[in-house]
Amino acid sequence: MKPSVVTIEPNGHFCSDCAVRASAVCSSLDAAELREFEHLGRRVHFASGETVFSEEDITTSFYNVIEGVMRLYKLLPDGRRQIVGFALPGDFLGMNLSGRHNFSADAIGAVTVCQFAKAPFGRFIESRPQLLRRINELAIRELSHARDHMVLLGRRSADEKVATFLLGWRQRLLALGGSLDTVPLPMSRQDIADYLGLTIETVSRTFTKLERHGAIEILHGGISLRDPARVEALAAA
Amino acid sequence: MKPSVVTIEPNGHFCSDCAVRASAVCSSLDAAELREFEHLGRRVHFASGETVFSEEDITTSFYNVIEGVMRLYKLLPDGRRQIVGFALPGDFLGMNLSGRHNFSADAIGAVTVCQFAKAPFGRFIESRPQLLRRINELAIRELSHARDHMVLLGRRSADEKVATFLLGWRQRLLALGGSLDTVPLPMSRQDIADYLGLTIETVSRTFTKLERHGAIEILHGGISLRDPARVEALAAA
DNA sequence: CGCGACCTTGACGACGTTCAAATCCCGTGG
DNA sequence: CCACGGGATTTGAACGTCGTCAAGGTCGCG
Repeated sequence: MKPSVVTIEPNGHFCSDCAVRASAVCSSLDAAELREFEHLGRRVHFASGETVFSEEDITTSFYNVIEGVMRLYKLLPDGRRQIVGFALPGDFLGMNLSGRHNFSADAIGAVTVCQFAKAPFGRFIESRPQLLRRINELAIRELSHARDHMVLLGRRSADEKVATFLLGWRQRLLALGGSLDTVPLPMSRQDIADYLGLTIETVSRTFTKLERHGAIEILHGGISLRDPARVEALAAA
Repeated sequence: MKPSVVTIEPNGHFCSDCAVRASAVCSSLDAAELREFEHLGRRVHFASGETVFSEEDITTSFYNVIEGVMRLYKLLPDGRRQIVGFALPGDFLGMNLSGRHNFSADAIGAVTVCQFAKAPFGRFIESRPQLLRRINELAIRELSHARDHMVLLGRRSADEKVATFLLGWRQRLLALGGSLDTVPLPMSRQDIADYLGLTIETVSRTFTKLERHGAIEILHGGISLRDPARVEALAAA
């Protein structure tokens, strides 16, 4: 939200060193392709709270998250917000059919992305069906998550929502090499509420309730899973 | 739900005559490819209420909806249901990464699909990047709808949900060549409720309220939009 | 005609929201 | 080192929307 202080590294970075090399779209490219691909993207840094792109903006770039966490959200005209997902390293953002982004994205904490101009990226894909296949895989994975989240939003109670969120978030961090039972929550309570279709008060109360029951411990910027089994029972998978 | 009475047309159908030729995945194929493609799919009919595939089933086929309406849904262990979408002619179903379907699909009224065995379809795609691109387009379109629906489920009131649903459903039918202000609703009230994250009673009450206010007229198997502007205002786009 | 599925309507209550205030936490500056 | 200030979070109390439970109505079909 503060005035944009975007840093662009002119070059001096290499895909082969990239932290998300194995999990991102680029995992579909071989060494030779990667060298060519390297020239298409530039690393860009965003400070906490900065907006990377907004809903309805014309799409000029695609983004590969390298580091940090982003919130992806849509706003109703009256200001109500729904967070449609959190992006983590390896996630690929910006695909759409309309030529405009269909959600907004901003940085939660410091974020590094690999930014690709739309046209050259599109041209590069033309001749690399395996890259297209990889992008398609990521889209299908997102779609599956989106459907799971619809179930959560439409059919689960507040307790279930929060418990399911904590387990799912932990699972994603584990897949990226996180720790076992201390779960960092870089997003605010308001973000969590807007993700789960609740109010900030309900989220706060539910956290407190879970803590009172010995299921979790509330820490600064996260929680500790004291009784994973109990949380799983609440999530009622 | 009744014992399966699936009819398979052995052959005698041609893609070139297909009603969804222009809008479905196959729109990406030229005449020569289409003749080859023709041998991969077979038309299958399902009666009202029959299940085409179930969540967690191993994926053996993909499906192209030719005619009719299907509900796509997920169930929680205790029986709560969330409908994640309604499929109409031109929709392509069955893509997933896990090798298992991640939702169930059944026919609402009589349905005709074009069914493709997974393996040969996969092989056919290998050498047709434009078909892959088309599939990717459909996935991205679905993703965009899914995000819109998350906003509806998480952040809209019952009135807004119902009004938004009516307008969106009408829009989809219009795109398929439907009529202007009489909107057929082949799905039950329960289906609508499970799609909107409401109960059947709330849906029914909201319909009645809209009718009392002169916004719609409730018909058998559908509604008539008496005052589209009023409904749009309620939807609070 | 009568059964059953689907839909509507009403009364009531619960879960989550709203509104309000207190508390915590951390960075800043005296 | 500690006081201050502002944002985020927690807590409390009252309220309202929507869910629950129950009854009644409508329609199609055997």
